[in-house]
Amino acid sequence: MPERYHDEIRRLPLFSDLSDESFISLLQGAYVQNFPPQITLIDEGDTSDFLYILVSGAVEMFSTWNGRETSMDTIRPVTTFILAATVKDAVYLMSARTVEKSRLILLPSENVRRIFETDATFAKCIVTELAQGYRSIVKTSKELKLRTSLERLANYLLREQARGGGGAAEFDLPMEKRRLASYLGMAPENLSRAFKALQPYGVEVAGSRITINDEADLRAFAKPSPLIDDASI
Amino acid sequence: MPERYHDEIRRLPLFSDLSDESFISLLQGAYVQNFPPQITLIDEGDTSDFLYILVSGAVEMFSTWNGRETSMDTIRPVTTFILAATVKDAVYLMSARTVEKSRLILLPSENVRRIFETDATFAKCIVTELAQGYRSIVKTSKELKLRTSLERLANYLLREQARGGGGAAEFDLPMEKRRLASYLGMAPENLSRAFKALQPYGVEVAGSRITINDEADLRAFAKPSPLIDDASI
DNA sequence: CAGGTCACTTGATAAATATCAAGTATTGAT
DNA sequence: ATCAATACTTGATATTTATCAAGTGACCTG
Repeated sequence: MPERYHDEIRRLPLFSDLSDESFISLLQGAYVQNFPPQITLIDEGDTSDFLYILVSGAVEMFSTWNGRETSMDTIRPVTTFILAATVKDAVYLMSARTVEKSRLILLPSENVRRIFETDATFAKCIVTELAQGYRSIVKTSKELKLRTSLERLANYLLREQARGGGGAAEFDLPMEKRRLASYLGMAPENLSRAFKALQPYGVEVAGSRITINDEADLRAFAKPSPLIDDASI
Repeated sequence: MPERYHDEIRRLPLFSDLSDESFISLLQGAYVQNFPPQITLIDEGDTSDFLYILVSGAVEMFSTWNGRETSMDTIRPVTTFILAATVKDAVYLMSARTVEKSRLILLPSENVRRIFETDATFAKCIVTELAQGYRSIVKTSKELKLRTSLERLANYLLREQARGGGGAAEFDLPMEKRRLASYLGMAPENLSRAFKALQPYGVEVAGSRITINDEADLRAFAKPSPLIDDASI
């Protein structure tokens, strides 16, 4: 693997505290690969051969059952994914595909498990990463069970606005609407109607451009809660 | 804390590999407490002061938002809960209450974090536990998004049947129906109707007693998948 | 820039699910 | 055992959400 990637992934919280020795050992046999959009990287049910690191582009995690499909998450760089399957040496529970041209690093799962066994620092970083991931999906589950689709959309928009920093009134949706609909657990048609239904609360939609004209009004409807909507806790 | 509990919790995968020294240190300041039913142990949003171990009884994890409540999980002995909040030193994302007379061990979160920092073995056990918990809730999320409430009930019944071992045709629901309804993400009235709707597939209900007359028939409807329904992967 | 593909929207309808308002069982306490 | 409280069930209705069927609009691609 070219050295120029070392720094970039070294900065990830998962690897930053690692000894140089462990880090080098972890990268043995790792390689960088570029993918066009819409390429399936992982099929759920397959055994975990690699830990993936997204360096650029975007990757969708999704799952299927009985002919239905749902979007579970969209990964943005620079992030590792499917860590839990890797450390457990278990099959993947989610599939993954690129949504745009993407560059990934593939770390042999074996390496991850070996360093995990021998390097206490790495084990600690993995704990932090897994605990974060666990809490993140707990919030998602709470949202699915406690909110209607309209409420989920309203809160999603507020989160996206906050993520842009500052709280600018305008921002672009980071994904296609049909994928957003699936992520929020609704049919694409209903996402269209849900956007309409948020107009009275000051939400304007023009293509992928969202304008929140009256944040206070939208918040009054959405009733965001840190225990569901705050990514940092 | 009385010594007689040591063996019992020592057997938990989370603690079994721990050195005696670490184990003793972990238990400093821990105490055993008995609770009657319907006592709130944890309010979501509170800071994580203890790691809980359920020794006997049953505990419901639940969450609320905007006046609504949903049951997230029911903990059975002997199990630890809210590990993620403890190791991250973060607020609890779920509330907890006893559903019957229960005995719990409360381990100061501080201890957990201290031993986690100093004992590599413990860190590794925490990784396993968290990875398991993460994968478990991923399955739950998939089920919520991919299945209708009737399908969720059918698969739940098959899982419960399998959990009893052997695959006996009869078993008792391990919780009240209203709580089961909330856990499965449906109104109690709809759970009643869903049971009725499963009659054609050989499901008989008498109080909390469930009889599955034709497992093959029910499976043909439920279409269970290991990637959602198998707790062991 | 023309044409085709595909995402998105809109309207109509159907299905799933929740709510409300009775009832009927079951449970627990005295 | 009796009574009250509470869980559960059932029916009627309302709401939410999905599906189907046209459209319209955006974005490639040649």
